[in-house]
Order: sequence, then structure tokens, then C-alpha cells
Amino acid sequence: MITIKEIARQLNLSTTTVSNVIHGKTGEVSQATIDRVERFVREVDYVPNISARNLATNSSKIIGVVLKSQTYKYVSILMDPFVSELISGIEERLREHGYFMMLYISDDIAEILKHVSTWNVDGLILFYMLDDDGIRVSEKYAKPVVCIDTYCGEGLQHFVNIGLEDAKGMHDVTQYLISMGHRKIGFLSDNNVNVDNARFRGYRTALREAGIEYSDRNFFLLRPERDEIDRSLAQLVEKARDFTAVACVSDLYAVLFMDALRDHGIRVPEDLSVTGFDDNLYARLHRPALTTVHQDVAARGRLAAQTLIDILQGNPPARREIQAKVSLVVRDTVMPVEKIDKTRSE
Amino acid sequence: MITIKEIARQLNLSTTTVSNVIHGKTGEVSQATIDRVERFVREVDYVPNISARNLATNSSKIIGVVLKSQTYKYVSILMDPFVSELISGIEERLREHGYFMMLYISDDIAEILKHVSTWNVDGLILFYMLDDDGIRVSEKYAKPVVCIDTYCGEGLQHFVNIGLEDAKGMHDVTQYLISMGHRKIGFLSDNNVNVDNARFRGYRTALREAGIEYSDRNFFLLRPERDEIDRSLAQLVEKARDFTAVACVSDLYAVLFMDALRDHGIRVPEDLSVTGFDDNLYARLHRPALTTVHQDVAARGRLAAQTLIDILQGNPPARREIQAKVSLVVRDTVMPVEKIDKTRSE
DNA sequence: TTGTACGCGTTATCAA
DNA sequence: TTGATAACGCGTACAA
Repeated sequence: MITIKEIARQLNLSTTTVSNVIHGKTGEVSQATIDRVERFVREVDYVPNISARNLATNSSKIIGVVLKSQTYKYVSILMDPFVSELISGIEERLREHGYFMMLYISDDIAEILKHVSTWNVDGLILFYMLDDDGIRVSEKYAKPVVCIDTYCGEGLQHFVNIGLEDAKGMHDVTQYLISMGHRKIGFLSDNNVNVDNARFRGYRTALREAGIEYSDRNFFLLRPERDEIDRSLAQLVEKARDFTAVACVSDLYAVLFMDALRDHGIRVPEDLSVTGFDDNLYARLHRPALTTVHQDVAARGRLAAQTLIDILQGNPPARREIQAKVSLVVRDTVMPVEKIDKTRSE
Repeated sequence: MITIKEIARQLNLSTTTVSNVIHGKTGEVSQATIDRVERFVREVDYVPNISARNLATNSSKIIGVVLKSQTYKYVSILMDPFVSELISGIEERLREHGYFMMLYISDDIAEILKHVSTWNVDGLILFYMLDDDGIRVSEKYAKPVVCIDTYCGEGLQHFVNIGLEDAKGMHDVTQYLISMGHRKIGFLSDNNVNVDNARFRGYRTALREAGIEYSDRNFFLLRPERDEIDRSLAQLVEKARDFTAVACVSDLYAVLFMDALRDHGIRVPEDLSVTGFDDNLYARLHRPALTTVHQDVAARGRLAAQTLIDILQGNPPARREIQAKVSLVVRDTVMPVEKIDKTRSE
């Protein structure tokens, strides 16, 4: 691998001049030398040594993408289609701007912070980090941080969050169910904090606006742990017999729930209407195709990366909370309630 | 961030001694200083600067994972569940051994090679690279390379490939179809080279062993391009009326095909038996659940990473071609042919 | 317009 | 048992 020093020697120039030409600081270099250097650099296929450059500039061109490894739903968090799509968007935008992505998958915040500082990472993108972890990062780490789907509480004032219209999306899809005549509408999730809570609030608001009463029985709480999920689904299927529709917090849960329903002889949408949230591959591949709330995940990834790059270049966004748009996608899992009552098998 | 030099100054020692203690080269250091240094290092939370270390050792702890971005099937190659799972396996094993993963997604081999040499990457994992690209990498790049699903031809003698029992898997599932009485069995794929060709050969072998004749009409060639796929699927559905079973080259295609069948009123498995290959989430989530060939993708990712680490530590594997095991998974998309004949709706 | 010389943090080779 | 000191390749202030 050829070095700047060697190029300078062969061209009978100083390393400064060569370096200046390579970096386009050609204000004080004669056109003749510029040409000479540029031609030679191309010829010998010069590639800078990033380690040396990082050492000299006290920076890296690395953006750390931090994922918590703990997950019930998949073997690895990388297998969550949401995460994959997000990363693909982040990666694309970072690459366009000459940054590199380093993935940190761990539950141990201390370990992550160690890596981040050994590599002298220029900025961080955090995904779905809970409040206290975020605060620990924020204390130890002075560089720009962009979060995704993290409802940043106090103490994270200098974080930027790339959120989503969670409440609006769930409100719209619930309202759609109501417009189809449904009044006994359940909400299915595995928790009720952060993103899930925002979606729940959208659901509640839609009910309230329509004058429909809510009770705790409406909450379909799924236990997602590997050895609990089947039993939990079976219970929720039984519970569903008292409802005409269930709005699920995610497409994955909607699909799992629909399959459980089918296994117990309850047809979707003839016996029960079901909706999802996210509009990922599951929603599109499943039959009947899922009525759901669309979000453009890759675009959010790009947005997160872009926001971080902007901050690094001295252009912080106007607001600390950015919300990406959602839209309702009507497919085949919702039926008007009058038809349901007619065909109901019980 | 505290440096070795600073530690040495505060402790009234030389950087050499501090560095030696940190690296456990304590053969020639007194116990007293060892303790003193170790305590201090822990106290000030010393973290090495990787850039400086890489510069000094002329190596990095980075493994490059190279993916070709070109893909019809997904927005980004990262969204292929196979790729996600593979990466998760690679990442896990690399992290366990103190290596870091850097993802390179591009179609431009030259660009990838440039990145690889700027970062002074210690080794490379290539996924599904075609022969000529592999050769170009091999020429410019002297460090260890492990391929995944790349049928390495000549000129890639120093590459190791982590393959799969593709032929055996397809042979077994085809044989299973035959054992259920099927004789009119199609093979669905979008090409017939490399992995797909190996699977095709397994299919052919099973037919031959059973004395079943094969003609080009048996090949269900899918056009996967975004604006072609629907028409292509419709044609294949029509074609399927002359068959009792179709063995698909992948779960994704099996699922897409089954949905197209359903949309055209052909039931699976009552009217047509369908099988897949890979046993990913699609196969498990789809209803009817897909009969398919199981492979443990994450395990292959770990194996690839482990093989590369072994090579880096001076323990190259005995064989250049390693084949991971597969096994048949019987679920609900295959029916004995006699039942099909009875219920056939045409 | 070009060149010299030093610092970045670490490792490694010697010498003490 | 420990310590100077020279690399590693690059960027840059300052000098010429």
C-alpha cells in the first residue's frame, strides 16, 4: 500500500503538497503540480490509511448503530424485519456521505460505551433504548446522538428522536374499524409503554370520540416469551369471541394472532376483523392480506442518518422530536360488522 | 480519554511498562508495578485507541462482510431474511472473539476493495459472489477470504466456501413428493446457476432414480423483476394445472406461488402440493404451513466467522469446501396424490 | 508556491 | 526489571 510520503518522494515534492492536492486544498498549489499529483495518485491507486487519518484528526468516519440484543420474538434482533429495513436505510445514507456504519449489538451499555470510545465513533444512532440506558449514554458520551422510537424523557435534552405518528396511526385504523360498524374492538399488545403506549392512546382516543366505552377487558395482553406465546394466543382467541374486531399493535402480532384464530376455527374477516401496524412483508404476504397502518421504515433510517450527518456538519434540526408520517392501508382483513353478525358461526 | 503516555507520567513509569502490563506481558515486570498499573488502569477507566493500535500493528480487528446490493426481491439485500440471519450469526461469533464487523453493501467491487484496504481489514466474508467478481477480489487482496454459497471455480484456490447440501436437500424433498405418489412434479426457480443449479440437480436426480421422465416443461421459470413478477406468477399458475406438485427453490418463492395459486382458486394442498427450501419465517408463518428443507442459517454464519478466525490464527480448515447439513421438515402443503385426484375441482 | 517538522496513541526494539 | 526511542501514516502550523 503506497503512502503519501512515498508519493512525495517519487514526485520530488513534500508530503504537505501531496496531502493538500488530495484534499482539494488547491488554493496555493500551481496547476502543474496539481495535475502531476492527481495523475500519479490515480495511477498508483493511492488509498489513504484511515487509522492514520483518524489518529491525526482525532475523529473517525464511523457512526455507531446500537441495538439492544435482548428480544423474545426472534433469535437475533437483526432478524426483525423492522430492524433490517431500518439498518438498510441508515447504511444507504451513511455510505452516500462517506461515513461507515458499525453495528453494536449488546445488552451491556457499559460494553457498548467502551467500544464507542475505543473506535472514537463520531456519532451514535440508538434504537429503542429505554430511558435510563439513554441517560447513561448521555452522561458518558458527548457526541451527537440520534434516537429512533425512543420517547426521550428529561435528562436527554441534547438527543434528537426520529419518532412516528404512532397515536395518529392507531387512531386512524381504529376509526376505520368504527366506521365499518364495529364497537367491540380489542387492542392487542405485549406491553403498554413507549411506542406501544402511544399507539394505545390513539386507540383510546378513537373509541372516546365515538362514544364507545373502554374497559380493561379490551386489552389483549400477549405474552411473547417463547414458551408462553402459544398458550397466551389460545387464551386471546377465546377472549376474541366477545369482540368483532381486534386492532393489533404490530403486523407480526396480527399475523400470529390470525394464524391462531384460524387454528381454532375462527375465520378472518368473516368472523372477526383484524388490523395491524407497520405494513411490513408479513402484512403483504399473509392471506387474507392485512389491513394495516403503513410506515416507511427505510425512509426513517435514512432520515435518522441524515439528521446525524446534519448535526455533525453543524446544522442541528429545528426540533428535537421529529415524527414520520403514517397512512392507512385497507386490504382484506376487515369486514363491515353487519356481515359478520350474519355469518357468525356460534 | 486517558492515554498510556499519561498513565506512565502519573505513575512515574515508562509507556513500555504500562503497555506491557496492559497486554499481560508480565514476564519481566515486578508484581508491585503490575498491581500499581492494573489498579490505576481500572480506576481511570482506560480505553485503548484502536486507530493508534492499528497503525502500530498494521492490522485492524475488522472483518469485512461484503454483500452485493443488486436485488430484485427486496428493497435492500438486508431485508432478505436469509441475509439477516446470516449476518446475525456472523456478528455473534465475531463479537465473541473480539473482532468487529464492517458491512459493505455495493455492486462495485472496486469500491469495496478500496474500503477494504483503507480500513486495512483483516479478513473478508463474501456472500453469493459470482466467479469473476471473486477472482477480482482474490487478485487484489491477499488476506483470508471465506465465501458463503459461492461455488468457487478455478482461480479461487485459496478461498474457503461455506456451502450447503443443496443437492441433497432438494433430492430429499423431491423423493418425499414421489413417495406420496406424485409423478408430475415441477421445479420452480428464477435461474439455473450456482445454488439454484445445485438444487435443480438434486431434483433431477430424484426423478431419475424413480424412473420419472423430465422435460423442459417441468421447469417453472419465475421472472422476479418487480414489474414482471405478477404476470409471471399468473402464467405459472396456469401451467400448474398439468402438475400435481411443484418443488420451489426457496420458501419465499413457495409462499408467493401459493398466494398466486389461492388468488386463482387453486387450493394447496388439496389441488396442488407445494414445497419450499430454507425453512425461514415465511415457511413457518404461512398457512398452510410449508413443507420444506431446513437449514440453520445463523449456524452457517457462525461457522463462516469461526472458519475465518481459525485461518487468522493459523489453523486453516482441512477442506476448502464445507457443506452444512439440511433436513426435511414435513408440514401441511403436501398431500398424497390419490386424495388430490379425488378432490380436483376441474 | 512549497517544504520542514511535529503530534496523534500505540507497539516494539534495544539498551540500560 | 525498566526506560528511551523509533517507527506506523497522516494532517497541519509555520517557516521559507
